[in-house]
Amino acid sequence: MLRGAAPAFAAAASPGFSFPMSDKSVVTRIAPSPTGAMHIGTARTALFNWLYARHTGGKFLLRIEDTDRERSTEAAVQVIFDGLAWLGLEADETPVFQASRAERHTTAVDEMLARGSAYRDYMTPDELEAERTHARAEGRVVRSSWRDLTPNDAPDRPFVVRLKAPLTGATLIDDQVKGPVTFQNKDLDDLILLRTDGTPTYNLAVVVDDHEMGVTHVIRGDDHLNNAARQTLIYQGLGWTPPVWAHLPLIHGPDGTKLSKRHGAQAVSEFADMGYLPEAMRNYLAKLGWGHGDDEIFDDAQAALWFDIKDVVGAPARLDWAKLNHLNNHYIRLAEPARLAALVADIHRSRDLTLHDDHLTALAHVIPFVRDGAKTTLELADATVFALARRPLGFTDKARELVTNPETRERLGRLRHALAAAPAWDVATLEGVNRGFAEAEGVGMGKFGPALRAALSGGAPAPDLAGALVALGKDESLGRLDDALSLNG
RNA sequence: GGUCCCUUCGUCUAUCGGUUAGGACGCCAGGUUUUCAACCUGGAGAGAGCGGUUCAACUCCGCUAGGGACUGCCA
Repeated sequence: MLRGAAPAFAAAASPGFSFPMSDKSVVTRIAPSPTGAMHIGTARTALFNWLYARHTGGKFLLRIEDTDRERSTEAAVQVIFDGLAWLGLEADETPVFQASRAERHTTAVDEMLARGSAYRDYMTPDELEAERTHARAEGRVVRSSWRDLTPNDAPDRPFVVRLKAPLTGATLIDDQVKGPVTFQNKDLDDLILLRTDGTPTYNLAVVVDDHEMGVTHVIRGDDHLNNAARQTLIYQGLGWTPPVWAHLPLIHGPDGTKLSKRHGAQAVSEFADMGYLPEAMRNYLAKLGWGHGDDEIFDDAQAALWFDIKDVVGAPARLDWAKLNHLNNHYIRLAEPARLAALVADIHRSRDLTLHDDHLTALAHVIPFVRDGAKTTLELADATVFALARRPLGFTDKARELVTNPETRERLGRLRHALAAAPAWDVATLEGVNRGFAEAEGVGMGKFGPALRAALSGGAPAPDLAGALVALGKDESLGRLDDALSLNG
């Protein structure tokens, strides 16, 4: 669905097209750090950035924040790429790796030093610790005594470079989600820009990179709302204009606490493994914290058309598995059978089932008859198992009991002839045959339906009778019936 | 401790000073029925508390309570 819609967006975003509502083309970004799994919250942030870019005809960029060399891994970078690709949220330009820009970060600090908006701080770790204790006791923020000293006073020892933040006044964050938020500058500390070893810190790197990547709208988790004020001060220290801010509330677990492992899943890859379709995830995630009136189910094009940051809800949302399942079921029913067959085949293989060509054919046949009840592709796979089995089928005790009951067995024998004589092998015809048979026998379908299903599936879950018969095909169906008829009670 | 954010049915949300507070998922009941699911019909179900402002408050303001984030030479 995304793939189909993408070209239209690409056209809208082409050069020369300017969205009537903005004087400057919108640039958004997702900036995850590659330190492990890709959190579902990151995925939603990416979605909102992507939607807003599509909505405005702007660009959506990706920056890998790999400045923490200790924790960043190449594998985790790949996880991010894979996660975004699976979700269909690929960036409009090649990704930027923050670590590769360290040099630019330090020159930015040099500029700040020259402008007097940053200073070298020679406090030792011990002194810092002591100051932190004092500051906390006095209910104020950490201040270094070095901020007002001249370079001549510099001792010969390691230093960090700090932002020389204003001591008075206030900083206003006109947040697009939270509304105007005011911070008193006295409450904002002089954050470290460059560490003792000369490497840039997160807040500095973010500001420099966002500015130079041309990011106009910073849409991110609201755990960064406080940082927005500090970062605004860095923008000012650099003589730059801050972007438009939008801070999204976090996604919580069903119990309202921070989403974690014990809630079932938190990584994008886990949702994929659990059998959720990416378009279902997009629809669900979009509805988590944003909405468009009473619209519940919509495709990417509609979402992009409707999406506006201003409509994002300010409160955290809880993950609701039941609703996700409902949406996933909806999209499974909409999906191309061939695509579902491929997904289901992968699932069977991952469960160590060897699939032959005739199996794949069988899958393609059966999926249309079992998809309606499937909430995930895992369930879909379960529902196809009966069709993949080889004759003679293994029977569960209950199924064996059903088909070997003397009275039922005789009736099944007569039904076998009725089916063999069916003029065609499609749902409507076979439903008619079954109904006619019930009438001829003077019984309800309950008298032989369960037994027929047992004969066809051996006791595994199977769809409604006509569907199962059509999915299996005439030869296989009759063959399975014959097998069951010759079963010893 | 300090700063900041959040608070409508169980859950996601609509409402943007005047509504019988709407929808969706879930739940309950009934229907359909050869299992499960799906499907159809109906139902129960909400403004955290307390004070203001106003002719009128879910909506604006304040306080309280509860939840959360930040307060790192992590990002």
